[in-house]
Amino acid sequence: MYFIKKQFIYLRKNLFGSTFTPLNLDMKNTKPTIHDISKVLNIDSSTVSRALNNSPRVSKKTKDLILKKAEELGYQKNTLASNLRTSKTNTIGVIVPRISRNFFSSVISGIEETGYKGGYNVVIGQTFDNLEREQKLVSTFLSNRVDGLLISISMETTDYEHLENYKKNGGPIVFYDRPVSLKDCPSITINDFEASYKATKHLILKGCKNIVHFSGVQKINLYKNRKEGYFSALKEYNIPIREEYVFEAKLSEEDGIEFAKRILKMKHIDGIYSANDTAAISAIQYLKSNGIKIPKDISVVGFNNDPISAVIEPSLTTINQPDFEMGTIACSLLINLIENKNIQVQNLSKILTSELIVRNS
Amino acid sequence: MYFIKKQFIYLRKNLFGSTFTPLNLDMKNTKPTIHDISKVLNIDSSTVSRALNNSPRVSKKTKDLILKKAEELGYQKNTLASNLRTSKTNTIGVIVPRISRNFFSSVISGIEETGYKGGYNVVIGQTFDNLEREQKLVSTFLSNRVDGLLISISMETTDYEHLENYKKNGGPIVFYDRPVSLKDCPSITINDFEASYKATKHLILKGCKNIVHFSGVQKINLYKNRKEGYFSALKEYNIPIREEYVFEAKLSEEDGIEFAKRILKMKHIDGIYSANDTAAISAIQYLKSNGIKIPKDISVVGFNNDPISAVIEPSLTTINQPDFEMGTIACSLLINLIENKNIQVQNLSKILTSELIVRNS
DNA sequence: CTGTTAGCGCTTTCAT
DNA sequence: ATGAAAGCGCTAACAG
Repeated sequence: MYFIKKQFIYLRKNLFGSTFTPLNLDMKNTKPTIHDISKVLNIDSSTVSRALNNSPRVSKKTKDLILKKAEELGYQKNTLASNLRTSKTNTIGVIVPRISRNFFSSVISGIEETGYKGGYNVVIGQTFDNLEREQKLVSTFLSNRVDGLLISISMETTDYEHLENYKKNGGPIVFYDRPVSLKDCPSITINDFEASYKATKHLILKGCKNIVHFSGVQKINLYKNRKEGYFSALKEYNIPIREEYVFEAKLSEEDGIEFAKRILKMKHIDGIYSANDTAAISAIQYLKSNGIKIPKDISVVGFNNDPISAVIEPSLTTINQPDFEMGTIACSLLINLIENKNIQVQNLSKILTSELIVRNS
Repeated sequence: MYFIKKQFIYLRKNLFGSTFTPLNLDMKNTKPTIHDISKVLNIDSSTVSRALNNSPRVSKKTKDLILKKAEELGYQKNTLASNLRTSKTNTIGVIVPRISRNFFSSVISGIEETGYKGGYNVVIGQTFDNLEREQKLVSTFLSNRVDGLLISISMETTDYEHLENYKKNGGPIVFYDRPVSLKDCPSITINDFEASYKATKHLILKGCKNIVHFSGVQKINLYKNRKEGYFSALKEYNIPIREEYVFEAKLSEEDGIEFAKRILKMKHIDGIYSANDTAAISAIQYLKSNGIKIPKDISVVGFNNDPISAVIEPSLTTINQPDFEMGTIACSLLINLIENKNIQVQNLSKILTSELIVRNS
């Protein structure tokens, strides 16, 4: 019988002394373990483990004793071992095209904030919009057993096999900014209409009546939706829509200077809502170069909280932070999936700001 | 005798059937392990392990067999278990004030490139220049057993206990950009003098003879050193130093516009070397707003490869990338320390560009 | 409330 | 070239 044989051999080995040598002979690298604490205090290691995890099932007295000794020995939990045992890493993997783009670093900040609150570590990988790097990252995250994945896919990605594989063997996935229809994986994107509506409304409530809108090429949905949000707010407050107030930039930078000149001619303008950062920056820069202080004359609201705007013109305020919030929401969504709370997308409205859209497929 | 007793209990338990229930009862989450491969092929798991690690001590035939089966079962190594066993994670921890600052994201790219080449994963943590977050991160990295640390300390950090603790129980540390004198921990910083010298020389070799230098407050060493690098290049090429060519900005942005106006008056200027990005940006913006095309008249060289510069004025070129390179060098330094190759700082010149300085303390 | 035992999945001796 | 066994450090089920 297999077990008997095995055990007898085991027994003999131990009786006559093992001939095996331990893996780590060098003593220098020896970090204290729960067993060291256990030995010193003559308390079983399982109790030590419980104490260190603040289990209610160990007396206050021994808990204090153990904690004190742990501190004294400079004990630091070996997360690796713990993770292996529980098959949970409390880590979220984030895949991002590039961290240097402000939009993404804001999303990451949002993710980190929510992640840490929920007891998760956040690890980040950049794809530089390269499919191969993305596949490599997903594979690394899988074999490192991150509990879930937040991903904005690379521009090269058209095939989702690596993600389906992660979904099957790894854990839940939430897409952000660049939506993908993968079974049971929510996608979260910016609601351009709503965010625009809010920004415009903000200016209206500040008392602006003649609001110019910096837009872009209308073939791009993003600009179209933002324009409609702007219109919608105007309508709500019975402010007449004037098409000549919508400035459509093609070459954002050069057109920005043109925008500035136009504004200077339109004496009655009292507000700008920009949905085109590049154009806005060069317009404002032009105005400043010509000694025109914007805050005095015009209220400016931008779409993103891009620091370039802040560097160039502090008066350019942003009333919403859909990027940061996208991070927090994507992350809490993922945590819910990881912890099997099984939130239905319909029920998400509680944690959702209207500037964002969540879709499940 | 302890062992005997222990073993007999073990034996009995197994003879009469264990009453223990396995940890993971749910079958859904069952990823294939080496034991699964082992069982299917009737080859011992140790051999499977060897094969998967491409050990020379297993025959080509069985290796192929095992690799094929692994592929077939969709086997993915459990890095956690492997790391626990070998007590090596092949991971480098990077601590950075904030990833959104272009300088740091460039450094990170450099680190990642070198890290991946050397077989290391790179995990990043942001401190937002907050000491508490830094301590938390170091502690997380320690308990996650990253093999080494690359860190640009937070502005609040004056006490290094957490780092000394990591050094003692974790692994080597390399500081970048913000140097710290910690025993055996190299610091790598930009050599402002050399980088400036090179930038200026670049303009001289392009044929410029009247080069203006955008600088900042001379009390700050960074600007002083950069100015001296500029002087040094001029001297080498016997170009007279003219103090009136050094523009010192206090309020970088406003002074930038002033700079632009000064340049317009100095008709003979044919080059600008800027060591002050903010001033340069607003100067160039002013010139552009007034319809002056810079490339035609003046060669411009900047210190950093900041994308803001690129957005605003493509003709503003950067001849060196000390930031990216700082990442690659810091990382290769760290890997050498991790792998105990024990490089002496003196020998580093081979991998060092002159724009960087490595110090050991 | 505490101790005993097993085992997470892998690597690495040692023995054959 | 392969197999047997041990063990990395932790947690958890079970028994008292």
